Amino acid sequence: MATDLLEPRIVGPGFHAKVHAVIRLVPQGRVTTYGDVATILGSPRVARHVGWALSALSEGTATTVPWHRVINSRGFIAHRGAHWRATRQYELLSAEDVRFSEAGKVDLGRLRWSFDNLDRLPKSVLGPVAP
DNA sequence: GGTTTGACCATAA
DNA sequence: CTTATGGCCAAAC
Repeated sequence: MATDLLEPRIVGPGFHAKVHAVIRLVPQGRVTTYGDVATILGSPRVARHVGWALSALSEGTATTVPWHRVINSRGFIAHRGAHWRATRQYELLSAEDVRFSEAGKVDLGRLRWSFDNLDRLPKSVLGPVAP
């Protein structure tokens, strides 16, 4: 109804592709968070959708999206059950010289990507919410 | 068509 | 510090 017109939705068909496009902007050796990606796409509240989008990555698309550079806002590798994935992620990040503390935490203050290359995004990705 | 399945974040107490 | 809760589902089967 009209509510959709007043406040355009951020999540919708093709959301996965947008998430992938944003994550491709993160360079080697840097990391981002689910919340940051969600914020760029329009709202920090859709962080969970970002996680869902990543979980839907196949082995094929995983080679074109640096999914391992996405960690949670506390600086830890997210793992809800799937420990094998977290292990793989740790290995990939370590290979990029991303260091972890004794507790397994990344220094977000130092390595969090600022997304100053957003201009490389296809315009359609940011959609109607883009400034 | 329904059902299932999932990598989170901010806030409050 | 911990725990609980609400928050825009989309995609695959």
